[in-house]
Amino acid sequence: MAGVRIRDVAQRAGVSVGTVSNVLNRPGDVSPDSVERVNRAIEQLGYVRNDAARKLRAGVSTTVGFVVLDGQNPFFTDVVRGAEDEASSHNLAILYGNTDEDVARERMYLDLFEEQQVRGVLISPYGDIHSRLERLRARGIPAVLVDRFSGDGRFSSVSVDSVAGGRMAVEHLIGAGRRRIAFVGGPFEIQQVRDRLAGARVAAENAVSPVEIEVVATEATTVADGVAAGARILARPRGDRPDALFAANDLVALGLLQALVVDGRMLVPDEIAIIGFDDIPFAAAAAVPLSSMRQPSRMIGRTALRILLEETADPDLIPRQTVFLPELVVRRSTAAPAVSAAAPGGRAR
Amino acid sequence: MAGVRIRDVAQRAGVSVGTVSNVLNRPGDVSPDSVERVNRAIEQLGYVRNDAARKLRAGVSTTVGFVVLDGQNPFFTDVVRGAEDEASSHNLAILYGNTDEDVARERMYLDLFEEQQVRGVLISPYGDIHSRLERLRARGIPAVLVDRFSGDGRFSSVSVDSVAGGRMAVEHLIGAGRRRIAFVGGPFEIQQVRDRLAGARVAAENAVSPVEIEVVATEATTVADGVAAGARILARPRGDRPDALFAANDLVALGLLQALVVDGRMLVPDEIAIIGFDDIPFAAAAAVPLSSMRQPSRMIGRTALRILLEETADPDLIPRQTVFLPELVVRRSTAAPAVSAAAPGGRAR
DNA sequence: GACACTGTATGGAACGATTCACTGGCGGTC
DNA sequence: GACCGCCAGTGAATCGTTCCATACAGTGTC
Repeated sequence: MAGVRIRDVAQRAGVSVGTVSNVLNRPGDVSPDSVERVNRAIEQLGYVRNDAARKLRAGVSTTVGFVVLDGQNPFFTDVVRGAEDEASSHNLAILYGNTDEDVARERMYLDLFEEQQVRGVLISPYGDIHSRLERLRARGIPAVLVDRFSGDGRFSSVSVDSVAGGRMAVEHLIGAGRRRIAFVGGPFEIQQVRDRLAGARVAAENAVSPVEIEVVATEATTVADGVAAGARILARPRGDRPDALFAANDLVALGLLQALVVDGRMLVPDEIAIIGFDDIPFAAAAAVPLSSMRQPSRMIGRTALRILLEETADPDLIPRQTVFLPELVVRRSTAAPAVSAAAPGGRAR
Repeated sequence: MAGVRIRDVAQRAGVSVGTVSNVLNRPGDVSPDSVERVNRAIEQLGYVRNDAARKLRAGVSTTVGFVVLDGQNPFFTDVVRGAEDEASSHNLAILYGNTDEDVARERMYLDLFEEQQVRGVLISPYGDIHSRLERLRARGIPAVLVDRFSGDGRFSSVSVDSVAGGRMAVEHLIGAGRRRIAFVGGPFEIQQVRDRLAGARVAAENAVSPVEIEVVATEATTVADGVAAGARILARPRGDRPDALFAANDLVALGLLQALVVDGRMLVPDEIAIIGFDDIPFAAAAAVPLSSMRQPSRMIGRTALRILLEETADPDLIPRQTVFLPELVVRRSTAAPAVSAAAPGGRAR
């Protein structure tokens, strides 16, 4: 069907198969004259390397697997973009899998990637996959956790300090005069969700005046979950509502924003402040521009891939945890209640 | 390093290598007894197929390439999600590439996918890649164009009727009393952009009262482009501004929305209406909920992959064009100017 | 009992690139 | 002039699977 093989190139260039392979892989070891002839033959015949044969014999793979928790979340598409940038500069392709917080899908993709013998795996984990990853590592496929701190240090990871982020977010809310704060998010199996809540609690405990932290649990962290949670909050008698919401991520925050409208009147920020997490591009464009904790998403992807490649180069490298700090971005959704409306609001710090 | 091969499984199960292969690929042809023994051996040894060897010998690949124009756009992430769903039900993995409207990247990914000998390629094309795709086809790798009608019928395609969509959008604007309409988008090398504008013109020509269509060109179709275009429109004297904007997609529309605020007062929808295209999840959550033309994005991905698989099964299939119709979703951003503010607005038709 | 046929299982040749031990040629050195 | 070392290039073995031709046992038929 296809059919230009290295043998055809060799014949055309008047050299041996081995020489063509050398031109492809170690051009320095071949005389300039031969390189030239071989390259011309490749050009003329339209030869393309067969990666399967290459992988089989040489054992090196040109793909990296990336298993993503929520492919719809702009935060993750940004992370993937960063990884992709780094990958393409090394001539690697990305095998992509979106688990959508489904343990079975997660396992399926890891199986698939193992069959493919990818060079390594980047993963924002959902279920408990440590043993699965250990097995991959035993077979020479390293893994780097993305957007998740590896508590036991068994794997390298690239993440953002969610505890610090949660603390900063709630400190900001407190600074803006809020006292009854609800954390909206879930499920609590996800570490970031737990961490952001933990950070929020730290901020509340450190506050000079008493601050209340309530938890409004959601099933997942999508816009729809936010809308539902918002409706539940709205259903309560007015005096019983929190005066600020800290959403586990921007999707939930945007959902909350949508829900918090009574008789055509937007409760945010006057009655209720909202702050999200991730600072996705849409946060700034929301009904009420959304305050958020910005994560260096592209950088996370780039860094993760870079570490992965280092580990493929030297499998005995000690796993290391890379942690970025999030950055508070203040917009109108957390304006102090007294202040009228307007005030466009830029970035803080 | 790794090292459990089919041979080891065979030995352990007390059968030949060929039989193990048969269990793996045609279990029906093997006695239940052997199947059982082989499966147990596979389990015990933790054997995983080597896809490289498989691909080399059998020539069949378990990956499909997907080249996406704009991986950040939620519309495309939805399309990818649809393709992924369909792929995973066939035990295929997706090799993912985001071109970001860069011809060089597009070419790079096609090269990479050819080396990988993917089963087929899904692509939302940017540059002129017909000859490149023809070559892939000649090598047994079919391609299906996604979100792009194949005008000359050389390839199968799955797309949405953008001309009809453009027409419907502008008819809606006209119906809402708008007369001076600006189309905001670009670049015009992208077919959808051209088509949506063409549809807009058709609607204007068919209108009973005279309707003006102006073009505000943008470099690309991101939120930032929308913001910039909005600023330019705002810079004009008030009487010289259009009374409605039809954005090439929702990202641009959201950008416009952000820009169209004067002294803290939102001009949309009273002075200027906005309608977008794609109905991404964030359109509903925007500052002013955005009217848009909904595309069945997931379905597009699913369908494209399905067609691709049909073509791999029978390469002589005649290319076919699948076209979906977009659906008008009316929200507040296109409310009639007379009507005060509020009115949440549901879906139309 | 010869023969055909069916259902299983086998063993080895292929797939195409890489790699490595080796050859041949050439120049330099003693 | 014998020898060594070096460089460029060669060609066969190899990676792990699939698949095909073949073997063999068992059953049914005449």
